[in-house]
Amino acid sequence: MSIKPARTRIAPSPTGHMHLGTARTALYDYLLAKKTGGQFILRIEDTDIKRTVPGAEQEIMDGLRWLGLEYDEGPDVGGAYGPYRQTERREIYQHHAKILIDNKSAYPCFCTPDKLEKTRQEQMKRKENPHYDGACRVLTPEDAAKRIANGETYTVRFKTPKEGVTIAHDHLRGDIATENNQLNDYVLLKSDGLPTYHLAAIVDDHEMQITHVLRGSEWLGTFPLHVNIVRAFGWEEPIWIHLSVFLKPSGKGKMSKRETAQAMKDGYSIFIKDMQELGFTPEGVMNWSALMGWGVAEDDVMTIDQMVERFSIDGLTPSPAAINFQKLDHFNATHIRLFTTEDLAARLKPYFTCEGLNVNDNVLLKIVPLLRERLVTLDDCLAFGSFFFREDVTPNPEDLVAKGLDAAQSAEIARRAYQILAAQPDISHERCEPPLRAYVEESGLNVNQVFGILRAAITGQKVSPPLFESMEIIGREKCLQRLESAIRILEKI
RNA sequence: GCCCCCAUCGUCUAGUGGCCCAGGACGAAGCCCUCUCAAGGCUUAAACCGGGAUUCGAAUUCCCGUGGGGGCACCA
Repeated sequence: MSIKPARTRIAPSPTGHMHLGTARTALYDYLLAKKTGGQFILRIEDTDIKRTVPGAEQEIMDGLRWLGLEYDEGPDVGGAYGPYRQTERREIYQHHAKILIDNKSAYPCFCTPDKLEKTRQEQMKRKENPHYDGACRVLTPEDAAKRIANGETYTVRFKTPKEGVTIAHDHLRGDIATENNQLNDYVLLKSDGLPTYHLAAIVDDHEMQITHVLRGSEWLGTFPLHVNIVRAFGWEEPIWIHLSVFLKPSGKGKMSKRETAQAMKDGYSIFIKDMQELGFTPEGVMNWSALMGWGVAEDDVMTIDQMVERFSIDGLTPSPAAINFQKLDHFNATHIRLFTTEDLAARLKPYFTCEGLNVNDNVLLKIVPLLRERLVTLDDCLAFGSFFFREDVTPNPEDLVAKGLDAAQSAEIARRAYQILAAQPDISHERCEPPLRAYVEESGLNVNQVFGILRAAITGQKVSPPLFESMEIIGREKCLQRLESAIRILEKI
């Protein structure tokens, strides 16, 4: 069976931090494009100059690349359908606005924002739905032309049919019927000459030959308008897919400032840049967000390539999904365990070096297998494994005292352990573990007491990777040194 | 207020009229393994929003409620 290659696009506005919703939509766009052998495109929707924030566009591009969603066409990579930044496409929109005016689907409007606001207030007072009153809709083309020639500023509005019903088809939701009297004469072209989303997106999707429009369900309200615009141009419609929104963890409402701050406090975020810094992996983030809105029966741990393999727009779900950060942890940890040793080592190294630690690559390669199944986020490697790269450690004195024993008894155990270890020809775990276990046996102590002292002494931590494997990597000299200083600490208690 | 969308375990979901006394995953609980912490293995609890209708038969189709979400800008 041959599938038609799909052209999809992610079209974010550079108005803030790139968030999870954008990432998920981009993922589905990417999956569809790759699945069908088509193209995935980045288009920057920067027509609201006032809200554009510097750096946001770069963050989007960085974010997509970090996630592994390389786009085939975009502002910084070019393509046959550019430019890919809407502010660079002004003339295209003006030209198309003119086409709609000429074919009577749109008209110039000279109403001022003040006047608009006033009529809105009055309508609300009368408990009517706020809507444009149509004052300029009835202007003759000649009048309008004259006023334009006089230099009056104007917008261009879409001439929505007064009666009848607009039926728009969404691939997930079926036909959506809306009474035209519910629809406004929306502004297409603003008085600054730039288009609104409504015009820009429709024109660009057509010009860029987008076959599938995936976007958030917040666009459902103006969906009929968009369909009407496409039809006014006489163009073929793309397949429309309105994705569900993400809800806050409680499931009651969207993520607000409050929840975002709370998430950050718990070590989570809905911003891609933050997630990267918090030690989440692209694999984990993508797998996690893919499954909020895409139903997969079983074997839900997937790489992006595996997702491409299995993806279908028919599997997308229309219902809203509550964000569950625990599940992000799970996917992140699971993917970390799937990485090769070399790969994980390379990803972990920056965390150690950022701490100012001197990373020996051989040591790193050896500790990765010990760390791997203990990491939920990449930065967890610091808590578990930084002692491998330190000259010495400073154990908490109370951690050196074994449960049920006092300092003197613990010191005695440490001294015995020292003798046993010092007597070994090497410090391999095969060599060291048996005699120490024998000592535990004969002393009547339990392993937790003896190994606990050693763990604290040698790793400086209460919790660590397996003790004997760790000692082997640290090396005989350092281990004995650390044990010795632990003994001194114990003797001072 | 008006319009639109959605509705299966706490959460993400499978399910497209009989295979479902509803399957998987996260989380939870218990057990096993165990030098700490994990990982792993096994087990358990946990859902078809309510009411009508269609049908021999409904989680699955249709209506009506209810609940939740989104939208009603010269923002996207």
